[in-house]
Amino acid sequence: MDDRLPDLGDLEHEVMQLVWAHGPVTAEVVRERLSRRLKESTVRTVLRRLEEKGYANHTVDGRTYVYHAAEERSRVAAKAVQRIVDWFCNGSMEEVLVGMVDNAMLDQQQLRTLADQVAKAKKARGVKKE
Amino acid sequence: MDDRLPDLGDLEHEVMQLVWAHGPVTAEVVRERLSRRLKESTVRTVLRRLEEKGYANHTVDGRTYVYHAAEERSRVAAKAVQRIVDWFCNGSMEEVLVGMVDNAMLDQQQLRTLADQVAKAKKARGVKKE
DNA sequence: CGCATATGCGACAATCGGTAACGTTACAAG
DNA sequence: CTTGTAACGTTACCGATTGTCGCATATGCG
Repeated sequence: MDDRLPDLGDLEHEVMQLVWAHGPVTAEVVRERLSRRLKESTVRTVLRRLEEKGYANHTVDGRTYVYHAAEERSRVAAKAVQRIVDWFCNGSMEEVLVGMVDNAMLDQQQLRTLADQVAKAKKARGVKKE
Repeated sequence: MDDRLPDLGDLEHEVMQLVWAHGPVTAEVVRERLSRRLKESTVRTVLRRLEEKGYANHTVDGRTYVYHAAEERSRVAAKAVQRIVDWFCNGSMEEVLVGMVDNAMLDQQQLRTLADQVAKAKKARGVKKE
């Protein structure tokens, strides 16, 4: 339920961003969209590792693999944040937020606005959590 | 100003926690408090790497090095969170928080409470932040 | 039924983190 | 001044991770 996804390297990260951004994709598509020009096999290896790490899944279409994100980006980000909070502040989200405010990464006004947006988002998609 | 601190390994992390928890410390003290029993040289190497990475500083007392945390724990945590947010959600803290709420890592009520605590904390330590 | 092509596998170099043996330096006692 | 000793830094080794491929292999399609 709360499996810790392994960290990602820079390339792996870039690939995942593509997967998240452009729905299900093939190795070909990923390769084309990547910033650096890599060999097909390189891209496939990365995709495979991404799958091993639990970030992606794949289905088969003919003889082509189509990759899908295993989890929503926001969910992964949330888990990562949770991990940071546990690691450094013993789970105290409060301490972290205070730290962010102290460093002007976030201001109190923004925090409140976020609370509202979150509330709205929750309502918008219905409170029917599975 | 916003230097990205490198990631920490498990041991490095444990050592930093000690530095943060028990004020300035010597390699000896760290060694004693560590969970695993390591050689002096091992501890010193870790401390030195921590300094190279920008997590700690040291002053000299006689012939002994005394290590200090270079930045507050909450500040480091905050930066780490900021990094996650930038990496995954293109800087949208909102998206991340929504993700946390969606995953029941945080609920809307908590968010609002946090906003209040943060406001209080800010006032408590004076708004004299530059 | 072949052939083109998408896949997976194995590899190699570079970097990182854990762990430590060992050489170096400085201070204090003889 | 010489030397024992404590505290330090240097260098090293090993295993895991990641970027990058070459190449053998499997399999739809015409």
